[in-house]
Amino acid sequence: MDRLLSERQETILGLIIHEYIETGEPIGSHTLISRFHLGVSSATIRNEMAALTREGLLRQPHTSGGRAPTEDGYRYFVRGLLGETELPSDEKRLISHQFYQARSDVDEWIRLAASVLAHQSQAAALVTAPHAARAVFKHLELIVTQGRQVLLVLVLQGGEVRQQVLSLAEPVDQAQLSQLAERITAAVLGLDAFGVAAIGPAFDTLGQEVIRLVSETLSRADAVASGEIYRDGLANVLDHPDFVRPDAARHALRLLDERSLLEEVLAQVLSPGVGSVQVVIGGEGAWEELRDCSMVLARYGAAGFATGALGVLGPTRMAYGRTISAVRYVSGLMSELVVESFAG
Amino acid sequence: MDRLLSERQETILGLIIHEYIETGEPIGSHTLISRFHLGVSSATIRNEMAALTREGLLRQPHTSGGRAPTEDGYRYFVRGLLGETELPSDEKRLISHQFYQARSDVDEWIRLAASVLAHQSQAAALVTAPHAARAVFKHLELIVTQGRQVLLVLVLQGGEVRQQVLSLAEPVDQAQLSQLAERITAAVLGLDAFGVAAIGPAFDTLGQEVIRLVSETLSRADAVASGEIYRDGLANVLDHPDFVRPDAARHALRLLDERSLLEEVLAQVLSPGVGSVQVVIGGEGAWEELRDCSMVLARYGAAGFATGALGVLGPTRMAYGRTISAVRYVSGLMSELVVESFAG
DNA sequence: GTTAGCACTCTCTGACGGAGAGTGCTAAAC
DNA sequence: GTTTAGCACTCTCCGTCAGAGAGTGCTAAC
Repeated sequence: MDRLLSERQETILGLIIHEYIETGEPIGSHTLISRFHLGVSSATIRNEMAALTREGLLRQPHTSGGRAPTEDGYRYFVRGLLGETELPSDEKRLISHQFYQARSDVDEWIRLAASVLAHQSQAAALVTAPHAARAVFKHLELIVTQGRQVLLVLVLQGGEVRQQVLSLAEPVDQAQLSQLAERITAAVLGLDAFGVAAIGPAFDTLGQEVIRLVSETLSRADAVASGEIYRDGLANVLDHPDFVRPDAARHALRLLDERSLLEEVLAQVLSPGVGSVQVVIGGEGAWEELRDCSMVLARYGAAGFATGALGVLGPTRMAYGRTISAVRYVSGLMSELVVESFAG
Repeated sequence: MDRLLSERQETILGLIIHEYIETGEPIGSHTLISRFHLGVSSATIRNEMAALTREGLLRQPHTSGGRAPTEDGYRYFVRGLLGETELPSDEKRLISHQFYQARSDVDEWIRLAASVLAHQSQAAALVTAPHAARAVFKHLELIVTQGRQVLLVLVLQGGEVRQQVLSLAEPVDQAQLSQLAERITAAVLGLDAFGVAAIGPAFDTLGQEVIRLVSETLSRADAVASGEIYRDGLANVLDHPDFVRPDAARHALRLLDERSLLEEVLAQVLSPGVGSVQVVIGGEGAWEELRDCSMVLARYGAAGFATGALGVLGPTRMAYGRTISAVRYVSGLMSELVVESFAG
């Protein structure tokens, strides 16, 4: 498909998409020449439009009423955009300053990233916390709460934290538990889920129970988006005129609402690794729920150490240039923060 | 206002609200007598309706077209409902079983609570993590990441965890830091933000820096809803016919989206303490963003130890009976879990 | 290859009118 | 005094219809 288009056709496709993204209304040949000096007549434009429609890049919602881009049209357009766009440098400065101020609180980065993305793209943003590809034990804390209930706080290498509650067969006092936690910490420091499990037999019943739970927790922490997914700008979705149709908005929100769906999309789209921005337009045939929506996603962090995902969900008719730049820039900043803070 | 209504007027108000919640359409006098055997004629009903309208409990959207409840009408109705409703016992069993299965993972409870509430009420649910009224130090972990970056993991009494990043003036090695963390932990165990700050002078420059940060973090953890706010069922909001009007839905989502707003509402509404369910109908004049919306809220946990908030946000035209029961029941279950796990 | 002209198609909007639902009021009945 | 039947009136909703506006494809000339 790549070089079927003449330069003029590309120009026309670009202008139509540009106008359509702005106005939301199909563009006719007259409108186009009245808004841009193309040096040709409307009839010529009509011929080219007919060709683009044959190629499947434009569609005609009604016999009259102009052309709008198809999903393939957007894809063609976006491919030419991926490498080139950048945020204005004053905005970059502002954002980078905000991140600088938030640098000391881990949760705060993530919230900030979501907030900045939502604001820049005027769409819904989502960010997962960075986490290691392989969860490795760092420290264990056992806290007696009530009688036989014990709270288990597990710190992973890199600083991620998991909590579990353990019900014991009989009451144990705090001193005894603290000692056990220390012994386990010393024994399994630096091990992963398998390593921890293997150590079990060296301990008594209680110790084995705790170790089993720790190992389970570690292996669960290996999942792609095991932590919380931060979201922001959900209301932006409704502000967009394309989402006045309630079921379109519903699709979008349903996607943002259902963890499992989100995890699936993130896992699949972000295999390429840190750095590149991915654009998913209209579900790409794979996700019914993404119909009418596009996502601009990136993986951030330090490959091999800790990575997370971040991105934007908006209508297919989205300001891709701006959004792609924002996602790329924020993902870059987040990567720096991760490298500074975790990848030691 | 309390006893201005005759018994018959209360019956009529109740029936109108009941029908209106079901159908979403204003109810006329004929409709009412055709659906219920009231033993009086439509003209009588009309007279009573006119009286209820004068009292401000009903309104007439158009000169023709029947009556709908006003916000005051809902309030009158809900007040008579607050104490009495209960979830069917088979549903209770089901829910309680789900909580039993999730009892070992703290985050899981909260997600489950949000999910159950969203499902039961067919509206948006929100749940904050339980946390102590006063944050008390339990354990400190210092993790070197890259050169001069240090990740500080703070475990509070009760098991809450906070993370901070600290930038040092010069590199320090892990062994040295671990030792410092141990010394600090021993020195400030069981103290609150003030207590920790007072210990500072006993340490060297690095120690003082860490202690300052710990104290700051502790005092920040004292805030009402300092942790993450879990949400679920956002898409339910759009499914409700009352929210087809995009700006109504926007109000609701905006509220769910903006932490600060949510925190304000939660803080103000939930001062009564654990146990009682609060219903906020249509903003009560105080919150513009809550217009068209109602919230059913409760505080859960063990007063004095750890508490959290949970509730539902939906349209004013909401199935209050069911929602109130669901919120009360889930809040009760959550309280039990908190007592078991934290209040030791 | 490009352009002017033309007949055709489709959507959008506002006007119109009838059906349906509900009201308030009045006068009579209980 | 309360309740009821009857009636005139009001307002929304819905389908129909016609005109305006925008855009298209096609043909023939440049």
